[in-house]
Amino acid sequence: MPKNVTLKDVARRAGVSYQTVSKILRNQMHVTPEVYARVQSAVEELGYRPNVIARNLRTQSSHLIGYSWQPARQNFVNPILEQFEQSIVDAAERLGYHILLFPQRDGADLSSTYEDLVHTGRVDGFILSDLGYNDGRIPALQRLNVPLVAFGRTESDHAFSYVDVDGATGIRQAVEHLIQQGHRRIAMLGWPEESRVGADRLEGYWQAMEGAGLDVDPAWIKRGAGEYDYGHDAALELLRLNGRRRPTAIVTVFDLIALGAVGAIQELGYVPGRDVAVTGFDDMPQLRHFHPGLTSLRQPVWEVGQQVVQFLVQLLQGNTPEPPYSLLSPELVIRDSSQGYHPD
Amino acid sequence: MPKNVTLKDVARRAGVSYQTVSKILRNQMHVTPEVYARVQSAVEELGYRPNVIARNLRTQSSHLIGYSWQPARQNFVNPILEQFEQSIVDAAERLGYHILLFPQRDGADLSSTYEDLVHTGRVDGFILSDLGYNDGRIPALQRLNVPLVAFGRTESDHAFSYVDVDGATGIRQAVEHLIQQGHRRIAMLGWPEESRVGADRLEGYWQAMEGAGLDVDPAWIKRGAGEYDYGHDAALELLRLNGRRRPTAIVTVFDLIALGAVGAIQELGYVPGRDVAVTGFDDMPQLRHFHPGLTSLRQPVWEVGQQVVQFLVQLLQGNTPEPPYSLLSPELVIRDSSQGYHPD
DNA sequence: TATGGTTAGGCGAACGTTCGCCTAGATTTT
DNA sequence: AAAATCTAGGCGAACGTTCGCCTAACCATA
Repeated sequence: MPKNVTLKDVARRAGVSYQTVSKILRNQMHVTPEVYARVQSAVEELGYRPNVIARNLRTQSSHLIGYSWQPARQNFVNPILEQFEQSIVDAAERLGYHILLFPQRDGADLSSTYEDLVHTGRVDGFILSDLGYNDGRIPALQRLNVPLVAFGRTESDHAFSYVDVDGATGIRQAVEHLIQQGHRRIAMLGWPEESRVGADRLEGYWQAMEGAGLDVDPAWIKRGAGEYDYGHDAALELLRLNGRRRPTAIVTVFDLIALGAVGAIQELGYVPGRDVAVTGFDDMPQLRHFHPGLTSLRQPVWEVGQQVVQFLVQLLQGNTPEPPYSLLSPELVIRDSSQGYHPD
Repeated sequence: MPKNVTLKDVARRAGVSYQTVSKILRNQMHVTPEVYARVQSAVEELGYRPNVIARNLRTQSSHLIGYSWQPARQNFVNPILEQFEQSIVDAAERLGYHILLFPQRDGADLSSTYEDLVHTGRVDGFILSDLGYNDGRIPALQRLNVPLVAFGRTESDHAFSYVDVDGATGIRQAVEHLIQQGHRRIAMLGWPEESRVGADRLEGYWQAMEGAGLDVDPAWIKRGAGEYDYGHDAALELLRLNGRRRPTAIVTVFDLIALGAVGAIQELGYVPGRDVAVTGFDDMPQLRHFHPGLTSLRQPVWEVGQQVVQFLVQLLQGNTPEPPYSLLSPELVIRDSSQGYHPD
């Protein structure tokens, strides 16, 4: 293996001291054009690359960002993990950082693992995603005084920097779209009371309904945990309401819940979209193979990743971004499940 | 922020030289029990953690492994990325390494990006997955003399260390299972000629059919590219064969192809499993919500990750694993799509 | 001419380890 | 009793940077 080229090698060939080379390469020093050219060509000819480990030792930073996510449960695929990872890697590289993988293991002692990573100088800061209810990672990291930025918010009152998708705006878009399609009786399948994401999205439903001056029958609002089965069962109940209480459209907080609702609609002999409209949330890529196409809200995952990294790098450089958080709007993707409404 | 505790701090408190502390902590030196205890308690009391950057500078290694994967196409989710990442992180941490994320971007100049990562001392070696046809990453890294281990093989004759799933064995299991269910006319939806994974899997089909002494009608073997649509159209052709040429079971090389076949079967008014059996490959987690349950071959992703890391760490330590590759068998997961056959 | 400011570049030190050789005393061997 | 061996631990050097201060030469000003 060819011995690594160092600053000293470059300096010797260019006829200056190696510290001078260092400064020239980092634009920290004015030199005569002639010396500048000598150094540049020495760099080229020798193929010099700064050794990042030495640089990091000197500057006391690793230029590494830890990415910690909560692994998906069994039988479930995180639809956006890959794109999010690509986005943060992309943004980080542009700013001179790299991403270190660090899945959160169940049962691992939070403080001690993070403490290890930070105190050994492995990483400079953390990106967290998939925050759980009162996620323990936040206080653990804050106690260690480690810069962090999260994708998502949490219920607790710990103040931290985050980027999140505005669920209220998303659901509002969906409901407004349904109203425009002619729907008036619109139901909502939400998440349990204690979920702040759920509360957020429900808020959007109210905004849209009130904004359009539509009455809301309390029976139209369901809250529950689960995926396909919850959506299926809740939709069955809704569709069995009599006469003018029966909703003609169902807004849901998650694609798989919407899928359950579509299943229920079909079981009862209705046609999704034409008879009862359904919308989901997340626009899971793997659902695009299925019929009918599901109207859904696509999260701007790439954009979230970019902003998360920008926030974190600012924190690492000692600046506090102002404001320290960002809310992005999801994009409504309209497909068959919410189109072609024909009131009978 | 509390100044980091260094070897010197520990040494001062324990009353020995800092180099001695270093050696004691790495079990490189015999000392009297008394000194040993003094050092240990000094470490405890001060909360000393070795600074990995300094260590890496001295030992000229980063203890970082780059993981490069080929991002999934639009509208598609890599079903095993997350689990694979978890596995390699787990294995790496146990061996004192961490994983640096490094998605392969289309159009990026291969050599120069990798060269950068290696020459700057960022990473010690690479794990590659999702090898493409004659994947350019392999020669690029080999030219730079960088240790690498791949998840998967490739067509080329570059010799490198890999861990792969034995597709032939997998398909053989599937075909044998179908034979046991009473099927005799079994078709195979494969991949195009030039795919080595496809050739491998087709081989397993032949093995099983010949092993059972069954004749194979050439019309039963299809090769094509694509997912749902390919499976759907090919299955339609198969099911339109007359009389005793019509297969009663269809083996496929990919879950989504199998899904297309199931769709075709249902369109023609048959019941999957009872009338025509179908098997997939990959056991994609996201398909577990759908009916009928798809019989498929599950890749031992966790085990692959563990072995890949073990191979790479051996290479990094200068040992060549013997043999330098490993083939693991997938596990047949039997569900409704291949059960309940009733010949009419 | 002396004074002061600017400019180009040199140089010592430090970041926190690990490595290899050295030494003083204790113990064993001849 | 002298020589050889062992043992516990010390110590200088190096890994490849960056940082801050220093200096010599040049130029302009009073």
